[in-house]
Order: sequence, then structure tokens, then C-alpha cells
Amino acid sequence: MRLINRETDYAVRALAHLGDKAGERLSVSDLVRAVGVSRPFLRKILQKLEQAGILESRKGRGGGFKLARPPERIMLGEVRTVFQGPLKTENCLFGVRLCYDYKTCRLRRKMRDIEGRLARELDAITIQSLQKDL
Amino acid sequence: MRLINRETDYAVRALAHLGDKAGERLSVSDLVRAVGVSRPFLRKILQKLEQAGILESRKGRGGGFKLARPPERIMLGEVRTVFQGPLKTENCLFGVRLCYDYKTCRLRRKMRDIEGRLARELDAITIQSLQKDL
DNA sequence: CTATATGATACTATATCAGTATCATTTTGT
DNA sequence: ACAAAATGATACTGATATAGTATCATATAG
Repeated sequence: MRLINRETDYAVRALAHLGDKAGERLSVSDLVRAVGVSRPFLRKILQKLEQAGILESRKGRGGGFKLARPPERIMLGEVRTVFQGPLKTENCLFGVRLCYDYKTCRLRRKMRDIEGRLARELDAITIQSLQKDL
Repeated sequence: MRLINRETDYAVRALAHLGDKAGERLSVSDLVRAVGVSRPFLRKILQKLEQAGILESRKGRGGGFKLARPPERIMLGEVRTVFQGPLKTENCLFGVRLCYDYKTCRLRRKMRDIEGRLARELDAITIQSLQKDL
């Protein structure tokens, strides 16, 4: 199981590159070069980041993407959630139906604690901390 | 993304039930009752646990499964690995090919640390601690 | 007004997850 | 000996997630 999948990974690379460029707007072509992934796939990733409010875009000639916030305020946990959804025990893996006995709920409780700590760790990592120019 | 999937979850329930019974051998029928899952699916799960050395089985009339070790020596992390594989950044998500620049490797390093802590937390939870009769 | 950029959306292939089914083999009771 | 009762091995199916591609619409600079 992977905590970080490819979309998230590529997203982080693109964001770190944008961070290096200190708020500049870059085209997909620039980012494709920096990240090393196919253009259509990166486009999809960038569009999701825009929808999530992490990037701002501009259409048309000279258009492209820039960070919507300074890189020290963009967290790995947030980026990861965009592409992989939240870390969730959702209270119960099975809806309410099966979570009837308390040894199971013990597991749930322990997992919730672990997931909470994990989420905090992921939210402690900023894009800035992953930049080249730190 | 789920840290614990259904197979792992059912496995833990079955193991905790076996732990409650203090080393007794139980049939699949008994475990189906305790866990609340279909018989063929539970059978598959129990077989994997046997292959992993967590359960011992006995065929034939009066056969069934028992814990291969005391429940305080069976860890959630190990059970999880049987069904979901190891937590892995495997050094690099992409093999060596793409992990060429060091901002990416920073991410790798941070993820390795996080995954290490997570694995230790999962290995700190014993089946015994999930039993009813604790 | 057209070339260039992103936006929205739908499609495809592969892998993983969740679960079922079947036949072989071992063991026990009669 | 033999039939019943148990697990072993294995293969199959359907649903969902992952990884990626393709296409047409829309906005903007020059």
C-alpha cells in the first residue's frame, strides 16, 4: 500500500517547482519539463490542483499556473487528500452494520488515533520544505 | 485510502476471537459465527493466515484453526502486511528512472520516516490488546 | 481574429479489492 | 475399509481505484 501515489507525487513535484520560481506563472510545457511526465496527465493533475484552490490558472496566450498561496502554506497532507481522499476509518469500515462488538471498536479507536497522528505528520510537511532553493 | 482493509479487519476479528478462546482450536463454522462474514471469504483469509505462520490448521473431522503463537506476540502490523503488503516507499515510487532530482528525494526521505513511525505504531498493537477478555 | 493556452469531460487499460466456487487431500468415527 | 467432515489449493468473477489518453469548448494576448 502506498501512502503517496503517482498523481500526488507528480503534483508535489510541480508545486515544488512552482515554489522555486517564487510565485511566477508557468505554462504546462515548463512544468512537463520540470516534472518529467506526459503532458495530458500533468494537465489533469494541474486542473485538480486548480479546482482545489491550490493553484490559480490563466487561460489563453501567456497563460499557465501559479501557486494560489505561498509554498509554506501548502501542506503535503492537503495535496495528498486532493488525489487520494482523506485518511479514513470513517468510524467504521463497514458502515454501522457490522461494528457491533467492542473488540472491533477497540481496533477502530486505535486506528483512529494512528490515522490522526499520520494526518498531522503529513500536514506538517510544507511544499516549501521540499523545494530546491530552501 | 484505507490503512486497514476488509481482509485485515476480518482477520483481526477472527484472531481476537481465537485469542479469547485461549489456544483452543476452532472450526471455520465457529469463526464465521464470531466474525460475521461469509464462509468462503473467511476460509480464504484463514488460509492466508496459516500460510503466513500466524495460524496452525488441522484437516479432517474435528479439524480447524488455532493461534500459532500467543496473542500477545501477534501484531496488527504483521497481520496487515499479510493482506495488504508492506508499507513502502520502496526508496522510489518509480524505480530509479524518475527519482533524479533532490527535491523529490527529500519527499522520499520524509515519507520513509513517516512510514517507519507508522509501521512501528501498527507493530505495537497486539491481538491480545484487541481481545474481549483482556 | 487566430493562435495559444487552460477547462471540462469522457474514455481506456491495468491492478487491486472483495468475494465465490470447485475439486483435492487429510483425518476421524463407525 | 470407508464415508463424512474438515482444510488446501486454485481459479474465477465483479466492482472499484489507479494511471493515463483524447477531444472539444472557452478564454486571452497580440
